[in-house]
Amino acid sequence: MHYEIENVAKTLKAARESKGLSQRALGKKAGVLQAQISKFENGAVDLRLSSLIALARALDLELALVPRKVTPAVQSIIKSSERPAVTRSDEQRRTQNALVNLQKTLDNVTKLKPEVKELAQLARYARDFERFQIALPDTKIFQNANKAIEQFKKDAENLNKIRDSLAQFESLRNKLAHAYIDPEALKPIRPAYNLDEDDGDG
Amino acid sequence: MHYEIENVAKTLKAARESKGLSQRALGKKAGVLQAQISKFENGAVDLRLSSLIALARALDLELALVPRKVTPAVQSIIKSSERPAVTRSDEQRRTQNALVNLQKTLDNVTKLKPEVKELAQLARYARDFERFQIALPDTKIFQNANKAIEQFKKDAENLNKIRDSLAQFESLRNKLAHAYIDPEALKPIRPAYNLDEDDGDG
DNA sequence: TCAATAGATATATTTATATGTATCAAAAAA
DNA sequence: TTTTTTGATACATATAAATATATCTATTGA
Repeated sequence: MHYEIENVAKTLKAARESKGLSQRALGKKAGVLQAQISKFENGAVDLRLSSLIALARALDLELALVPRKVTPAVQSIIKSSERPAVTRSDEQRRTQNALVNLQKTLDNVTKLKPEVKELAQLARYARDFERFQIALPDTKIFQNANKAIEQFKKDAENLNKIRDSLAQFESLRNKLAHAYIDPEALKPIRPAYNLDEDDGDG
Repeated sequence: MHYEIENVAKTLKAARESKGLSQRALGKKAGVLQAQISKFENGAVDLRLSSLIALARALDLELALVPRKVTPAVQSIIKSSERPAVTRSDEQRRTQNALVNLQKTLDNVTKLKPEVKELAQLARYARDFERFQIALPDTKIFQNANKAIEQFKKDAENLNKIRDSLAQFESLRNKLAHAYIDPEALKPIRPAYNLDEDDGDG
């Protein structure tokens, strides 16, 4: 028996079971007899394409013909889509927290000094960065910006540090633009402002 | 006839033609009659799975069952694989180099310590990342992995750093898998100064 | 213990693919 | 033009899937 058919059968069976469907239930949904499904799952039958597609569709799967050289990438996508949540590394979590802290600080100070356009610019960049979490560098750049703003709060004449941060942000934004990732596709990462903060950096 | 079957048929036909194969040539390669191929390409027949797989394999294609929610990402990957190489920025080129270096180091050390499964895992991830070049973060994560491995070479007891890298890689891969890569992003990159809508430079 | 549901099989019939061979028109190459 | 190749069909038969119905065993729940 074709090992590739076996593979398809296994995938289908796994999908069915992961959805908690019995062979009869799936059969009803897909318009295929239970007996037929049983036979296919056990490699006892060489399904017709229409049957396969009917089954796949009932299981929210789509048939794709994938060029050999990109199958690893595709398999990788499929596998991680089966994973429940996206786990982030500590590094990424820390970066995320730094970004959130920055946004809070910005919110705060902008209320006090709404006329300072650099603050608005920083805020705009920070909002952009939310969508690019996967590609963000370490926390330092955000922490520095945070400090710059806090300093500015005390010494309203001194915009230098803020402008430095702005330049850094601009540069980062440019870099990120080279790797555009559809924000819609980014998994439901918790809203920026509701993150649990175990931070301690300031 | 099922539009999904039509779709498969079209894909197969396109693949055959792009390889410059006649129906007879393909038939010989796949062990399928020319008449059968003609009928299938015209939607006049409901192929059996074994025949479909034979044809696909002869065309360097693989059958995959893709969860609906990630089909856009998969389609995107497939499409970009059909495109010629993309010109990359210096940043991306550097990242690419770091990735290649990492793979070399891995190759090297894996020969010395083939029993360490973490190395194999890192290699697997690294291979995956090749497909996602446009969306990779900066070089650091790869350089760190590289260092971790070099360290491990001297101190074979110490797997901690390698495990850290592994966690980072896993996380990155998850992100990448969820991130639909807009094919548009592979086209010419906008110059940095046009990125933001309304601000002049501070 | 009894009832319900699960998956694996069995059988008979219908239907369609698979196979093999062959032909035909159109397009491409000689 | 002539020859060759290509893709679309036609028709035979063999084979296997699809369909429908039913049974069996094991498991799960009441």
